[in-house]
Amino acid sequence: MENNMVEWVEKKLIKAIKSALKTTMKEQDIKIEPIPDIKVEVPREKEHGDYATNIAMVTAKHFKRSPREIAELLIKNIDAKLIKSISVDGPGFINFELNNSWLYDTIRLIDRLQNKYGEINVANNQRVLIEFVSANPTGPLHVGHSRGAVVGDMTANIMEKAGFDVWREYYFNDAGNQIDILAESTLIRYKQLFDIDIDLPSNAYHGKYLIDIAESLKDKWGSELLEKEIVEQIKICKEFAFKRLKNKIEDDLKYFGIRFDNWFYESSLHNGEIEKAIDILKEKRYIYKEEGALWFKSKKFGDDKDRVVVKSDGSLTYLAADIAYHLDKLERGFDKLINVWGADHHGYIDRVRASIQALGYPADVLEIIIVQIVTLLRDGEKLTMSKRAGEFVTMRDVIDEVGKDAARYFYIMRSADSHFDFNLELAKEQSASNPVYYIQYAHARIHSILENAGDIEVEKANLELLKCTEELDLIKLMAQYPEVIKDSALSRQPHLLANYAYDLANAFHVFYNQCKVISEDKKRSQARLKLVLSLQQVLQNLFLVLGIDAPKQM
RNA sequence: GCGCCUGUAGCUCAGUCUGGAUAGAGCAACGGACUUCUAAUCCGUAGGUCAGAGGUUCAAAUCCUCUCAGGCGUACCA
Repeated sequence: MENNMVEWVEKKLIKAIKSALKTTMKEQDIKIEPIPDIKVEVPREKEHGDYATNIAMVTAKHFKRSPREIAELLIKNIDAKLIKSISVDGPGFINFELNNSWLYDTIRLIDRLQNKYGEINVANNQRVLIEFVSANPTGPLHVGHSRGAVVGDMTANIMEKAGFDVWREYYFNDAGNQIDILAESTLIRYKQLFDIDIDLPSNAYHGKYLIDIAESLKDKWGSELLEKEIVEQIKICKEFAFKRLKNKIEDDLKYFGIRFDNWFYESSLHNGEIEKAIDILKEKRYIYKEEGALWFKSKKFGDDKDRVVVKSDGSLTYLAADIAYHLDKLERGFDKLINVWGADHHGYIDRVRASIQALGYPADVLEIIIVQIVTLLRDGEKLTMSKRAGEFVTMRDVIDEVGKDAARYFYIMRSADSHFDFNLELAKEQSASNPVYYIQYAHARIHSILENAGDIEVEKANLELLKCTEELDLIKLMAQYPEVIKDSALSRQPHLLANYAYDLANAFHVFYNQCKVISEDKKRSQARLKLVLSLQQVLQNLFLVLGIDAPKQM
């Protein structure tokens, strides 16, 4: 069953071109081996038709003739029902103009698939684990985590639509040194509430949120905690603070429209899993001892240098746990592991990939999406985002300030590769002209049209009446939706979908200004209403993937 | 030093993976369009050495090499 009209059309075109090429080769008594890949593309300029191919230019050398001559020979042999006209232009492009029937079929397709329109299968249900955010539970999520959160969430959404079997996971580092510092910091804050004179050490967490947590601790325990053994104090503080922060992180993500299938705890690896992973590496002779520490031979797999997994004092490095974690992921049977990391972790890629190879898996099962640093600007000044310094803007603050939809769109509209200045004033001031409102406004306008439509019978619509440029351009874009899902999913670039959403809304606004939907002309009203209904469906499908609301009025 | 990311209009960025025809949006500027299904919209004008230099190609913002500039990273930290 067809679910992607653009793909269908392109296949037909390519087939027609290929057969023309073969015929022409026979006529000219020339053999080209292998037959070059035939590509068709939508030309930038409208005058160049709906599609163009460069095949004449690519094969000119073999034919020993000018591209334009080849093109003229080829078009005599091209034949397909969907082609309305063919012409040769420029240095040797063959341009095609298509009949509109495939566009009307697109509307019928959307009508048939409804909320399934845009669901394709380019992945054969490959199982993918996407790990993202994974911030340390030592403080609330700050603005720097937001981008990775949205990128991860959107990538997961898009890959699901493209036919991947996606599993979303958050990894909590609840076993390392930082958690101990968190416990100590909490205890000091707690003691300070009893006027005990201690200062936070410089490496402690200085954020205000720990005072709040200490207050809660006091509400629960009173001064009782002070009576206990120090080991016990630390343990209680650790559990209490961790639980509070973990819940806070989960709440904030939920508030941002981001869900996870699993919250994975590093501590669960400390029951022998890490030793198991290291043992496997030992057996394969990728571990050696030097200066009292155990080293992993990551250099053998392309890393800059070997890495310590067990320190000379016997404690484990972060990498040791991470190796075990990735082994655990692989043993759960995923075909692909995708990690979304901040740019400050990119130096870590080689060693983790090395460990995956050392464990016997191909290097490319692991894919890392690096999101570049976000700089937060307030009053034109950069805000530092160190948790320990305690001065940072939380993710929650930003969402409350600019709104969930705007924040999500803002973080996704640019490629993850590009550096990103988040100017709070700008985001607030321009909220009315923020692209997300532009897109949502399209949906609200459609709703308004439908309210005014009364009892117009859409089912009798004659789609052939849709033939002005604005209508056809809009449908062409609607037809692109499954294709955009495909490109976006396969290239792991969610921002493509955000750009598409903008283009689609733009095409609608142009149409809206040019074409009155409900008019005296009853037949035309039916057809346009049908078009608008289809667009509403596409927008709703799209908004669901973007994670933004589809407002009925604004 | 080495590695990764970036450099495109006054500003913020698409386009680079997969090379195509006259390099596009938004914001800012200027000029138009509401007796109309929402003007949170639309139309027009102006704005460019695609950081620079070589190379590959019929064709380069896009691929290769070098240079310059900014960011990030280069732990027995997490």
